[in-house]
Amino acid sequence: MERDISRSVIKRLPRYFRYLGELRDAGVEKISSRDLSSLMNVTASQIRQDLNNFGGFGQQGYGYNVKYLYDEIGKILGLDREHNLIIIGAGNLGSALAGYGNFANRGFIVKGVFDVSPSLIGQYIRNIPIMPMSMLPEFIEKNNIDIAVIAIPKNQALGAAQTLVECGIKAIWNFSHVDLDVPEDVVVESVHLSESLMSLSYDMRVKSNAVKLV
Amino acid sequence: MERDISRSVIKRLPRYFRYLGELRDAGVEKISSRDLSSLMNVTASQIRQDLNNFGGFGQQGYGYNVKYLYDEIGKILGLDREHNLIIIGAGNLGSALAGYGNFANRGFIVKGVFDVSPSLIGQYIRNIPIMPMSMLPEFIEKNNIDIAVIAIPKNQALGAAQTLVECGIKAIWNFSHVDLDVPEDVVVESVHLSESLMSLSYDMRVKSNAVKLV
DNA sequence: AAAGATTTGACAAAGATTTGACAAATCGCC
DNA sequence: GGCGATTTGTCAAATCTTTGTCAAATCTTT
Repeated sequence: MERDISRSVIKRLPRYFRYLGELRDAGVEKISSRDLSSLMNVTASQIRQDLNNFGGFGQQGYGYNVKYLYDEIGKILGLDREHNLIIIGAGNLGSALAGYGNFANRGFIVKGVFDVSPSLIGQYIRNIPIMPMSMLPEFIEKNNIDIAVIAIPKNQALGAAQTLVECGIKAIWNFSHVDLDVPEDVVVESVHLSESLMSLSYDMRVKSNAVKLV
Repeated sequence: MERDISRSVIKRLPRYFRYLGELRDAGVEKISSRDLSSLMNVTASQIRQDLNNFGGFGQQGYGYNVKYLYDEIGKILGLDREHNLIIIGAGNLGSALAGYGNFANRGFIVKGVFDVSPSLIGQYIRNIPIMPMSMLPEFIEKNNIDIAVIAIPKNQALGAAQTLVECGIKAIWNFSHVDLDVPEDVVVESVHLSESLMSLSYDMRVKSNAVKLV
């Protein structure tokens, strides 16, 4: 299908998707790149250029049909099907992600949580069972698991990733503070919370210095 | 201080910081841009260029002193001082962030959690009290709060951000699914988890299509 | 103390991304 | 049904980012 689409474009798609969803829910039928651009604070040119990477979704003189464009971007993002997830780690973050209902709205369904701690095994988070790591291979197989979420400390994360790959997992959502090294056919998306917080800290420092200089 | 440093550079700093911290902990004294580049999978040129935005930290023929560079990047990131945080929202995510010990290691200290739900108010998460929103202004003032974390649903997030700004908060770490609109002197760093998951979903789709084509 | 090896910082070239401009298509009013 | 207004898709220019190269500085070995 599409080739050579830059990372910057892909990272912008979910945001278009979000705005279009809101417009759709508000009953808006069509929107021009110009109006969308002023809503989203980007250039109209960028919107048109981004969308044209995937085909011409608009109509001259009319603009874009909101519902249609929303659905098309959904398809591009692979949201036209369900994804079954498991979460590795029933700590603070793992439990929060397991209990977070909103993912299900988008078709991301948490099927199970795994942990090494004997005291947690057997418990449930919102009907989702916490299981021992030994059950991982069988559970992945039987439940058609697509995505594994890594929510464990970094010293265990590399080993867990290795195990997951051996179980045939092709997509990992990584919350641990390491860069995972996986085979070519496995995709990893990392959320490095502390790095995000550090960049906020950077901005604070720069801004407060700037103020002092005035 | 520094001027016109590109966002891409700043977003890479925390990763340098992480690798340098690990090297330091492993007792490594010096490192060349070449060795660091092969460790991190980036070009040596990029490392040198990035660092030189902030000054010359290295020495020809020697490389970079790990401990020194680590400390300097820490200062650039504003990690040479403590930050006091509050968390708005004691739901799944808010509780997880409040209970997550690792932030404290880097000097980010959670002082309080706020929620609207009467049943949560008065409870504690790891010694951190959950308080009603009405206490927000006073608490921020008395506890020298720098950073507010928004971990509430999007329909409440805009209002909360407004309140926080009125209380004098200058930095917001936003986990809600909206783009906050704040005054110029307030910095916002957003973590859009669902957008991250969507980009993973995109990658999965593209990769599995690619496989089919082979 | 000299010679060769190493490695930075700086610069320029190459590459990527974003923006602006405009012809061609369509819309919707008259 | 024609005509001006609108708006896309595309191309080229402008801007930004990354990479490759090299002189100059320092290190290390002999």
